[in-house]
Amino acid sequence: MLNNKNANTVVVLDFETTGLSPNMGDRGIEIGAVLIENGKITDRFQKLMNPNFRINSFIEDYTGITNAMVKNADSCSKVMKEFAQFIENHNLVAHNASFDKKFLDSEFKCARVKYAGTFACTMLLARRLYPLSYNHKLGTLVEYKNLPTEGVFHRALADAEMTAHLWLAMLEDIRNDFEIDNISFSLMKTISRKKASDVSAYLEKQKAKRQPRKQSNI
DNA sequence: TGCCAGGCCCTCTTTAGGGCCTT
Repeated sequence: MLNNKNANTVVVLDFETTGLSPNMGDRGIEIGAVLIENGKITDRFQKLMNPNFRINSFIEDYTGITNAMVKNADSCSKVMKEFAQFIENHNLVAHNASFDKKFLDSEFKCARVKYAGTFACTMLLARRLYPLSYNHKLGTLVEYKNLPTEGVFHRALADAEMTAHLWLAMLEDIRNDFEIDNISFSLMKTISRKKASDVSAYLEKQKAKRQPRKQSNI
C-alpha cells in the first residue's frame, strides 16, 4: 500500500492554471514538480501547456505566464502523459493539495492517464505544526521557516521546489521534536487530519510506540 | 466591473456562516 511508503520519497507538484476550477472549464497552463528520494531532491519536471483558449490578464499578471508563452507549448494531454511517467507510482505532495488534485485528476482524465499515488497537503500540515505562523500561505511559511527561495513565486517549478523544502522541514521538525525516525507517508496524512490541539499528544504516543522496550531484569 | 469553486476549519456552531488557501 502506497501510504506505508516512507515520507522521504515523494513527488511534490504545483499547477499554474487559467482559474480556480476545472469544473468551470479552467485548464492547467504549467506543471512543475520535484522528486524527493531519501530526503534529497533528485529530479525536476517543468512544462508549459497550451490550454487552447486565451489566458485572461489576471492570470498573466499573477503567474507571469503569457498567451505568447503557451502559444507553441505542447497540449495538456501530451504533457500529462510525460508527467505520469515522472511521478510513476510515488505518493504526491502539494500546498493546498485539494486544488492541485482536482486539476491533476481533470487533466489526467482528459489524457486518459491513471495514477496510483495519494496526496498529502503541506497547508493542512502547516496549520497543525506551525500554528504561530502569521498565516499559512506558501510564501509566508517559506519566510517563517527561513527556507531557500530564488525569489520567484507563482511559477510551477519554483513553488513546487519551495513546497518540497517545506515538506522536508516538517519531517526534520518531527524527527527532532519527537525523535521519530522512518516517518511514513501515512503518519503525515494522519497528522494533517488531526485537530491541531491533538497533534503533540499523538506524536508523543507515536514516539513511545517506536521506542524499544527496556528488558526487564526480573 | 465584478464575480466564478471547493475542502477545511473555527465559532458568535452543528437545522450556519464565513475566512483561509489555491489560480
